[in-house]
Amino acid sequence: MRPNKKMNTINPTVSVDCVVFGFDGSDLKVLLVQRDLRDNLDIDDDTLVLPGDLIFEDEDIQDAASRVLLDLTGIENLFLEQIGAFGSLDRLSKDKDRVWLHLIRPIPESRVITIGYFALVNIKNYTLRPAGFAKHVIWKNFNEVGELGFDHNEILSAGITKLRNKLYHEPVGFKLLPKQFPLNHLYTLYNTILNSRLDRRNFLRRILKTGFLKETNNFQEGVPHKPARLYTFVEKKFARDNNQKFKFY
Amino acid sequence: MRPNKKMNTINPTVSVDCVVFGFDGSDLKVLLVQRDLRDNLDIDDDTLVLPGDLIFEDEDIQDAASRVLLDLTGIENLFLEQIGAFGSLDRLSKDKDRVWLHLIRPIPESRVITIGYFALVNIKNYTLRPAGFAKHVIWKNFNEVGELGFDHNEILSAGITKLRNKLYHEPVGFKLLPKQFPLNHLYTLYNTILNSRLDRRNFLRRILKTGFLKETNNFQEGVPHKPARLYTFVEKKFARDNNQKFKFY
DNA sequence: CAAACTTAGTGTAAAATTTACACTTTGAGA
DNA sequence: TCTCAAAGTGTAAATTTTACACTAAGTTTG
Repeated sequence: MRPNKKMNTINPTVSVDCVVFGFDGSDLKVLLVQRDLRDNLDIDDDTLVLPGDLIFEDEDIQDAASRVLLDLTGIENLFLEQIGAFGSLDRLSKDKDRVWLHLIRPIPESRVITIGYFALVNIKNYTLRPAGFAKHVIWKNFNEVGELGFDHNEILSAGITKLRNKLYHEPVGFKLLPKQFPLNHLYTLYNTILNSRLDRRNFLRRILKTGFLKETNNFQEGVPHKPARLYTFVEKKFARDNNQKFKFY
Repeated sequence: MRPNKKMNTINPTVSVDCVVFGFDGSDLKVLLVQRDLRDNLDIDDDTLVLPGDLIFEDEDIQDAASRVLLDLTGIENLFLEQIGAFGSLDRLSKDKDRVWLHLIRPIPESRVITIGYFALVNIKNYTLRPAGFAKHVIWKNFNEVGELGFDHNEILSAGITKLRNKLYHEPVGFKLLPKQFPLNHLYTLYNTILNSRLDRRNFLRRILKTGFLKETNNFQEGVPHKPARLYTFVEKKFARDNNQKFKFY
């Protein structure tokens, strides 16, 4: 055991920032928080940023990412993977960002290295809950994300690249959908994320051939057309074949 | 510009560690340093670790990795990519590691997050030069690496995974070879790194089809058999086709 | 200088995968 | 019962991948 550890002391030099993707059936969404000090300080700053925070001295970095997301969404045990470390010297040096840091950080001029994390959630499972200075937590269309605070556009960009690569090799699309879903939702999801228009029949054949999908006896309800059969993802089968390479589109 | 920055002050909470791969014609090698305080302090510790160091407050993390490798090998401008951040709470807590840290670190019990970097070099281009407490800098056969200090086996393991993935998608094998090389050296390199025995003719056909290789009019010298034609890697062509997907084996 | 040795260098046919492509079925809603 | 919208389904051609073995050329040895 490490002696002298400082329980719950903030580490002012390392933070985490999370790129959380969701899918609403037609658009890819990113979880963002809007900085807002107007109520407290009449500071006019509505910059959007990725959810993130400094870590505690005695906190695993991935746990820190989990904590941030738990606060904002109530999600526990979500799918979370590291993107990488971002440590440019100028990453906190935009004027608006520095004003913000001076208002909320104990050591506002500290050089901070941030570790980016990547999460996929089923958007309908969670209710966003503003926490701390994050007055507004929103799902923003990925395509409509403008300039974010700090170096968060760079982190987001690394996140979307990771998502696209994973989609090819691993069965991760399912994490963005409900437990049971019609195949066309999966198809739309792939096309949306990849900016593509895959051949529908070939896609369905391939995705079924992977063996990770099991048909259920349930069908869509409330749709004004023929209801599609719902499928589920077979988690166990993936664990077993984990080291093989599959193609998902 | 950030005011109040502390030039050349060490940041005691963030370090870099480098996984440097080389290839000697038949084996994959990793650059390791041997801790040795026997001359100074009669401490018996010959543990091998990855080359690494704490970063400076005002130093970009990748620059820190470059600096460490420049010190050890004299290499500048080498191919360097981030592996990721490693931040387990117990990563510095092995007994021997703690003794070592107490002897060389200003704040030995500090919680340190390390950023892993990945490099590929042509082993013959450089002469290893011991620096600081790294009395012995060695190329170790990857297959013969035992238990390293700290969490360095974990970092190395992430490094080899990255190497194997890159080998598939990007023309990186060349970075481990001299400017001009016979195709069979490339073939051996792939087989060694991937622990495979690829079909030789199919491999050669494929690697040539990528268009990244150009034949020269030079041939091997001093070999006791028919000398093979030497090839070079066409760097420009890769830059141009960078966003396409290629298969390299 | 001839024979033996070692690696270089080369092609093809069968199998598997990928691609392109369009119509019928089904249930809901009017 | 008619219309609408998406569901569901097959095949043939093209391409890619795979499996497989002998001859050529230069070096060394006797």
